[in-house]
Amino acid sequence: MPEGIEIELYRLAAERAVGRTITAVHAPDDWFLKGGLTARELTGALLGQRVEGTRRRGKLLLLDLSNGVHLGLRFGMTGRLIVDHEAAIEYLEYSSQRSDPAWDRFGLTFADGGHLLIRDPRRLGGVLLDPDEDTLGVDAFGATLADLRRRVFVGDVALKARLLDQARVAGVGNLIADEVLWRAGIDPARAAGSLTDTEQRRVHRQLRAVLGDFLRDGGSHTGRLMPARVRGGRCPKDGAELLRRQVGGRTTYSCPVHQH
DNA sequence: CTCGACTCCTGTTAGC
DNA sequence: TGCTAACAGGAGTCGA
Repeated sequence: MPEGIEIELYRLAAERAVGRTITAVHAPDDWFLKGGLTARELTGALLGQRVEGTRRRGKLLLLDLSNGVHLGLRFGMTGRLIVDHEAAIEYLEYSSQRSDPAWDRFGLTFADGGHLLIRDPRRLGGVLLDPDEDTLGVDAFGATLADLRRRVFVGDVALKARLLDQARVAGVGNLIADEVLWRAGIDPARAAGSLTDTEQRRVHRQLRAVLGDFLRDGGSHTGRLMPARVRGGRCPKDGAELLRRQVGGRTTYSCPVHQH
């Protein structure tokens, strides 16, 4: 599903919108407009504006417009970004592999006839006007060990819940979290503040490694743990049957043998 | 402020 | 074959 990795790939695709002028806004689904936003208000803010640049913070994609408006796009777990009829990512874990125009929840048309649109079967994404970006923590791609020590490795809450907390570190989703802790050999249910210095370094190093690998390989579904994330799946490292449970409210797979 | 529980969304899939 | 219920997880809300 779209985690920080996928949103970064979406951002790269959205770069093609930079310099183009919005001539039509497609907002057929009020549910998809967040923060009390109406289709009329949104259209008024976007029409005639040029896209000046793209940014990403965690799982939030931002289009900066010529009138100073920041358009925020969220993709939930099933949202795709399509630019000029080309999907930024073809395969999306947990989403439908079909692509139905009926799932178009939001779209922009540019003066040259091109389009940018969100196709989201489950409607878990959304569109925001000038979102408060400060509710998101430091972006996972740039998070230093010091950042993690200050924001993640604290308290009695399960470490995985901390990693998924977007206000602390933004961009880590369920698959990234499981992969990082599996590689680092840390039990996801461990209290976030209980890690030794060495363990903290391992988690930070593996977070950077996982983000790099996933970006290179094209998505958060490309992890080494991923094929084993099924009931009865076995650890690719040592063959032990993986533990399946809820941690931080999310389905969590971990190895009872090498994750402590 | 913190934190767990709950809720929302709907296509897919497992099971009867 | 056709139906139902469970499942997936990002994000917001609520109450202790």
